[in-house]
Amino acid sequence: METLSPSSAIRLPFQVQATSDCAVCPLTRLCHASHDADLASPSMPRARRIVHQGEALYRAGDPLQNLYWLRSGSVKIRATNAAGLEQITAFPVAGAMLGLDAIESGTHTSDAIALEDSLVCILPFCDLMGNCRQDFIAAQQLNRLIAHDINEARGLLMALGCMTTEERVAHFLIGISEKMMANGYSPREFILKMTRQDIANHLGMKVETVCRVFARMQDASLLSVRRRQLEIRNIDALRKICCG
Amino acid sequence: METLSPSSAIRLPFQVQATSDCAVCPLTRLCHASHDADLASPSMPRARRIVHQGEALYRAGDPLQNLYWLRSGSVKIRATNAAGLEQITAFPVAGAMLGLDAIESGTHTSDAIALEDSLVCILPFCDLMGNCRQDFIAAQQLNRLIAHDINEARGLLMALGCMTTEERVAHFLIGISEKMMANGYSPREFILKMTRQDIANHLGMKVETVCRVFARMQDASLLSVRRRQLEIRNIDALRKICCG
DNA sequence: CGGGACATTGATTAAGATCAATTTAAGTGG
DNA sequence: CCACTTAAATTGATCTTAATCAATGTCCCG
Repeated sequence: METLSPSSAIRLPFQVQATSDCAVCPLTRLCHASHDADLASPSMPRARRIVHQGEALYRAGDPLQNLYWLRSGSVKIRATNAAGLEQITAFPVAGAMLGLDAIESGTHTSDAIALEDSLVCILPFCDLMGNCRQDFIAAQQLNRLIAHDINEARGLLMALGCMTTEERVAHFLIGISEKMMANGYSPREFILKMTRQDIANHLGMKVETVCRVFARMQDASLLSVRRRQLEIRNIDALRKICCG
Repeated sequence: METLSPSSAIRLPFQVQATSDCAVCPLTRLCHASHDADLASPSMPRARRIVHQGEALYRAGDPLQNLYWLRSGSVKIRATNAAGLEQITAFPVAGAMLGLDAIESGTHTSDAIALEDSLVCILPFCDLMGNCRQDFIAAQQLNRLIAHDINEARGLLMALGCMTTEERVAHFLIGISEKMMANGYSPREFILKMTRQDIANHLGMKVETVCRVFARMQDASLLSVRRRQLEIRNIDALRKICCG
């Protein structure tokens, strides 16, 4: 189990530095009641919640009550369609905003399930909208956060539509590596918090294929993988695989 | 070439009726300067633009100047990644809002190319933000429009990640059929405005495979396809293929 | 220390890609 | 208007990739 202390180098998707301190948090306009005259000394810090491994932060069909800002840990976002097909659309880590897909209809359209004990800031949606009403900067920030998810989804779309399994795995690992780096962890060595099955589903392939691609990459000295422990040995080669 | 007269049954993604008349257009809060005292008699109607077949409405890398509300015709949205891979992420038709992916960074991240001569309402982004600043309802509407695109992308993600080629094609045709219906056209008979190559790219398969799946479906009396002209003969069977 | 979920590896099959050859239709310029 | 050109679509034969089926190994946790 991980410690729950937020990293000191969490980033917003759009590259604004964050910290664990509400007073200097870049989401403060969204998060805190902005009708306070003085934004520099905001009202009560928001509630947080620990989500234990395997627990759902929200589920498809739940009404939109809160958005969640993921402060530490990691999560899988799983969309289910009418036919019961499941697709893991993302593996957010610290710094990600969760629940934005519910804004269209007011109902969550996916499950968010903790891959490890994780910590989120709870942003009650009505408060947040209240802030956006008062504070145009906050409203713009929210717009950008939502639009960010469009581009995330499109990135994966590109992988599933155009790449071989090997390229997809490389792309996936580069993505994790960059998120680790953005959070101040080693981009070369990390623990995969998700199962092979989760990776396979996310990348539109089968468990066995994920294993085999890992094995081949290990043989080629691109990486060293043992169970969930992964070390990237040749990140340039990995990049080359997924980016031409 | 198609006529450019907007359909009388255009819908917003989130199911609000639209018409060709600005005075009763459901986007009027977003579109027209809302600092007018009286919303019922808005200021000048917005400029429109005809985009000819093959022309780009915007291209990846263009700065975000305008959003566009597609009034008639159809478009392909093509995302290109660093490696030069191309993925057609959507085929919007009348009623769709175009350009929302640019909101994250202020730069378009995809090309929007007309599949036929098409008509758009031009929504200058700064005016639109101005309206959102003044009019909270407009701001919420914009949020929902952006969030809509997330869910669209996830739908395709599900198809590419979990479905066979046959299921993907069925899913694709059902989607077109529903959009045709929403716009007041026949859901059973329509003209495919895009090439087989475009369909193939969109669905993560090859041209030949698209042809073969069409041929098989025709043999099974699910549809009748000749070049771009398509008739769905058994929509229930098609639905069953893509939805379990 | 034993049970169960997760991961790995091998053998075989099948879906879809690739390669190759026509066919069809839509423009275009004389 | 018609011959010519070219892009798009179709069909067949073969090959490759990844799925499937099956067995075994490994680790985590009670």
